[in-house]
Amino acid sequence: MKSGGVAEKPVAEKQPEEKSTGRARGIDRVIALMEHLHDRRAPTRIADIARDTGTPRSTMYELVNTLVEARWLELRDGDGTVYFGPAMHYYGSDYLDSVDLIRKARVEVAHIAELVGETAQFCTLEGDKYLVVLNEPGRRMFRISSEIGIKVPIPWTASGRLLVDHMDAAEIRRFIPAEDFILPDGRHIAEDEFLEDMHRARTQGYVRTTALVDRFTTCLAAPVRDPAGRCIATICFVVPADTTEEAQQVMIDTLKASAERLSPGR
Amino acid sequence: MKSGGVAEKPVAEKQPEEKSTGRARGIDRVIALMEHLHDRRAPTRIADIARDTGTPRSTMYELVNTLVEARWLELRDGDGTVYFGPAMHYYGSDYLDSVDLIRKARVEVAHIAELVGETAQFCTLEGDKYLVVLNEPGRRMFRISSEIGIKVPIPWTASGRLLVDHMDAAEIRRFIPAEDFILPDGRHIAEDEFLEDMHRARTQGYVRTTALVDRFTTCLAAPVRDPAGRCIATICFVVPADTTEEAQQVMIDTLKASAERLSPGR
DNA sequence: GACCGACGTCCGATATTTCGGACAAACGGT
DNA sequence: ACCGTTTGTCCGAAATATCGGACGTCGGTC
Repeated sequence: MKSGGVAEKPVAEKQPEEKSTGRARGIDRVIALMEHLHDRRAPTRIADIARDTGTPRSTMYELVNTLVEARWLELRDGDGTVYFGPAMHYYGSDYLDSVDLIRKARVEVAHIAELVGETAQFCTLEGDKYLVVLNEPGRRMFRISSEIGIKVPIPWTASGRLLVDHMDAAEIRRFIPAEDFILPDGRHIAEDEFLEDMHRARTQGYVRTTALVDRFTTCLAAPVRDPAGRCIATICFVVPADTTEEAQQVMIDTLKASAERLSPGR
Repeated sequence: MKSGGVAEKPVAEKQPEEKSTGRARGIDRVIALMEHLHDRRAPTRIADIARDTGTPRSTMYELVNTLVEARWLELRDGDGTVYFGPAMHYYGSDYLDSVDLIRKARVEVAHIAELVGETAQFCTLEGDKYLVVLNEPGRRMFRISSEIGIKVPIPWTASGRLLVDHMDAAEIRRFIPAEDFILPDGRHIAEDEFLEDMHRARTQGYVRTTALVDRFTTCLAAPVRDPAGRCIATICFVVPADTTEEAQQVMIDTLKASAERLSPGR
């Protein structure tokens, strides 16, 4: 039991004003289920999903069976865990192919990742967060964590400094939540420092950050801009911080060329 | 007793005149909706989806609104069409990352596609059909059609001849529906011809087919085998039929090397 | 300007899906 | 072998999500 009284997060809090009888539509439960799997990023036991999403056990079993049949989910390991199934891949591929910029970006990201052998990514904003849309691992075998679909505070990233560079200081203060300027290790990013990075980036045409979210990692990013000059996405490399300056310069040139090719109506 | 007790799918799921009441669960409607979009491969108007899936219009509007909010779907073009949304990509990426063989195959496919500049694919069986799991377009700009997630009769493909090469003639006759031996243009593939291809492939370690489903296309495929020697997947190139023999030999060697690397416990 | 079809919303009724709880089988620790 | 826990299935009851149909808008056509 939780007699120990440790913070055992019970369930996702609902809006207080929500008049919840506990009963919900199947589709809403399924959405919660999928979001939960995406957050956990690991095959999960059905009973755990039920508990963590606040879904009755019998309902969850029923839904999971339906979804497994549709191949939205897959039973894993022979034990009772489930995770995403192949249908999600098919639908996701359809999505990627249907968005012009992303389709082009796939080619670029794959190309430059192969070319220089380092992890390349294509990123955008979603709401007030930074988001990795495409990730190509590169030859280096460490840090395979695909962060696709995970939202990250804008100030934690190199690309973030480009993605908001059409805003002035006041707009940025309004746009980015204050707590997002605190790094995972507790350090605080000064706002004027952030703005300075941003302006330098605008003139140089790229951003470099080192040891931001990870002490030994450098990020290099170049902006994809719409005809009005607004940064709508970025393409970037994630490399070890001790990468030589010459190598980094090559990567920066590579990024700039790719970003230029991706910029619509250039 | 539980083990293996999954999806005991009754082969005939839809009684032609089932017509229970016409009422269905939201989740079943949603599954039909997504499958329909995947089949159509294009943004579709809500009313059309409703008609084509046999869903009441008001229900479809209700569900689409829910799904758009969850970013499973996206409104397109400003007109009333919807298509898959970014959430599907995130979930699909999670799936790809979670399957060891597929994760490795992504690297191989991307690598060889970049290397030789032609479209490379990674394929498996799903039920009694052939299926493209990964597709990397290559430099050639024609034929962008990603066929990811579309099922194709086994005899229509080069890879198909590898994927069933552990069966004997009788098993194959039982496994592959007779109508699948008829090509899209009406031609009929003789069964002994198919078996011959298959056996030759087993000794040669690859398959080449030309002008099967498409008059001007050649497919080259190599088998990924499990420790027992059974073909569990294939990796292949799709190239113009007039590609020189020398170039094709290079590709075959490339495929064999990749397939070997992918074969578990080799 | 009147007509027509398509689009999207709204609303009440009821067929049905969700839910709670009971149950049996498997598991695992002592 | 015993017992507590976890897993998966089943069932009846009732809360409610689905459905049909009506309604207001919008655009295009004659």
